[in-house]
Amino acid sequence: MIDSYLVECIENSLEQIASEKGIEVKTPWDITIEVPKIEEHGDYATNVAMVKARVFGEPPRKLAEKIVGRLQDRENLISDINIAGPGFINFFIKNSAWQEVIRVIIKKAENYGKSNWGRGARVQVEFVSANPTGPLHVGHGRGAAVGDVIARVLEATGHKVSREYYVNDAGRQMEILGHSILLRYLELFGREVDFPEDYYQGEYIFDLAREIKEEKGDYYLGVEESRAIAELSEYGGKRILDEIKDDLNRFGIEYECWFSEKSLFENSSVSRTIEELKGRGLIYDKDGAQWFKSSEFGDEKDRVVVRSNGALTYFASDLAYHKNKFERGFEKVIDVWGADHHGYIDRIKAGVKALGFSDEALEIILVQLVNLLRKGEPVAMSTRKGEFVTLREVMEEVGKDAARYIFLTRRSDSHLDFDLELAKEKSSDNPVYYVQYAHARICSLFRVAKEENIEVDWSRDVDLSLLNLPQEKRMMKILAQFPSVVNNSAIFLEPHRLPYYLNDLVSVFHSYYNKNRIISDNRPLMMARFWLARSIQIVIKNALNILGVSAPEKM
RNA sequence: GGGCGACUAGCUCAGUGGAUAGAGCAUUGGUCUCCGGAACCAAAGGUCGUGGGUUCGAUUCCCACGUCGCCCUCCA
Repeated sequence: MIDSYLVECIENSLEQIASEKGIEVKTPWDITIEVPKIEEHGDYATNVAMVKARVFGEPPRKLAEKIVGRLQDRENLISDINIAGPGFINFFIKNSAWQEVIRVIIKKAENYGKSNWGRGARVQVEFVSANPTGPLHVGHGRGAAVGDVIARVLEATGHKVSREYYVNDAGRQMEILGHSILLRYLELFGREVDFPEDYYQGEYIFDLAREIKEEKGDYYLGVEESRAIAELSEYGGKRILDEIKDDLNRFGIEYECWFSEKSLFENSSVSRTIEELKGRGLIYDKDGAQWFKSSEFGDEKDRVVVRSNGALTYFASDLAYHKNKFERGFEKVIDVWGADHHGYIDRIKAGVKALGFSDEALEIILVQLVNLLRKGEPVAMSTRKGEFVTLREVMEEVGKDAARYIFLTRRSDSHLDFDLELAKEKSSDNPVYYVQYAHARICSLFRVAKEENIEVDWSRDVDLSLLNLPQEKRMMKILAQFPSVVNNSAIFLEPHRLPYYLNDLVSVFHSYYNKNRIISDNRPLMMARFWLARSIQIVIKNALNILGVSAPEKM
């Protein structure tokens, strides 16, 4: 709000100077306004004079003086401007401008922080997309939290978002699933089986086998193996997918679309995609296989799409899938992948480009591994042996809110240590409670006010100029930043900015609340502080809402 | 061997082409007559991996090196 106003003022000054000197103006100006770390450097500062010094042929400080001299503060928000150091322009904002922020927040309420930056652009976010061959584990949980919050942040900034789960219900993994279930089934009938090490070892396979035995009896003993595998694979895949859907639901995620990989084969999208590439002369034969010339589009080497045994590769269906995504009219397609797939980025971007779409419209977010700890000790996990901690177990142990929040407190592309004991702790060790507690405290404050029959009427204006403590001003400044934090979080697709922001806001609040009484006999001051508290409550709630974390009134 | 990424306080991590590099945990010592102690205050802790380069200015950008991780299948 205030920062964008300042940018406008500076732009006007620059244009004026440019026309005076007869210099051609190159727009956009890309003016950066920042909040200085040190208070003496003002509420906002800019380095334009240093950056533009060369363009204007003036020493930085001289240019700064010219900019300041021509600056028109139409809304009368600036109390002082000075030029410092090598040419920084420091702006001091009137207290009345900060206080206005509180009025805006209370008026906008749940809409404060939202914007129409996206102008309704259709965006797809595809995430988790784990094979339906086993339950979701913690790593998937992180991808789920990141993907969902990217979607939420885009929704908050005016995009029309569609969440999608790509179901790998075709291919060899599903066959192995079916075969794994069959082998366990046979065991239940006392047959000696040789269970391969790379098959699914998990306990859930036994459960599925038992389930089938109960339902179908010895039916599969008399069925041809390939048919049994096909049927069991379909049955098992469906059951596991139901569990996955249920887990994600409990985690607070609703998908608009569950996209079946198999459907791409059934309607021959995959073969048609290959035909299309062939028509463009981008497919060739080598060693009996068919290769896509991805190296012509920035990939390090060409890739096989049809193997020499005639089978289509996973990459082939992925090409068809991405073609399908863009044909559905999304302006932006975001894929959230595990970081171990990073080597795959160039090849899929090459495919998208080769199929005639902009690879810049495809954004790939990598999510790093999660190290699960308990009291600092690593929790042993082995997918191969089927020993892993599931997302459901984590949710049951620490709760949805703590799990989501912890997943989001790091950049998604950096490793994350997730300590189960810490996540359960109800203290400042645990960042979720710290934030939620602030919200609950404010709710409690208003409950007490009500008990004491203090009436607060949000429609009647109060004298906010009474909020003149340094911490009060600091909180107002932080509150004013919220819309740009949300915006930046959307621009850079970085959800972790929100937890960091919340922590900043809430720590000042806790400190302030510890020191200062809000309910008092000084009615005008009490009212002003109620308004401040109310706006903090709103911002915490709005931010937590974007994170998909609840804002409890009592804890 | 090649590619990608990371390297910031004891630990886990934020951050930025700018003016004195931050947070949480851990450590040490404090705060409660009172709106929720799931809180607060203070101390201490750093050559931003190493060496070059680019510039008015580099922890941030570029190059080399070191260490670690991931990927290098006609697997998905």
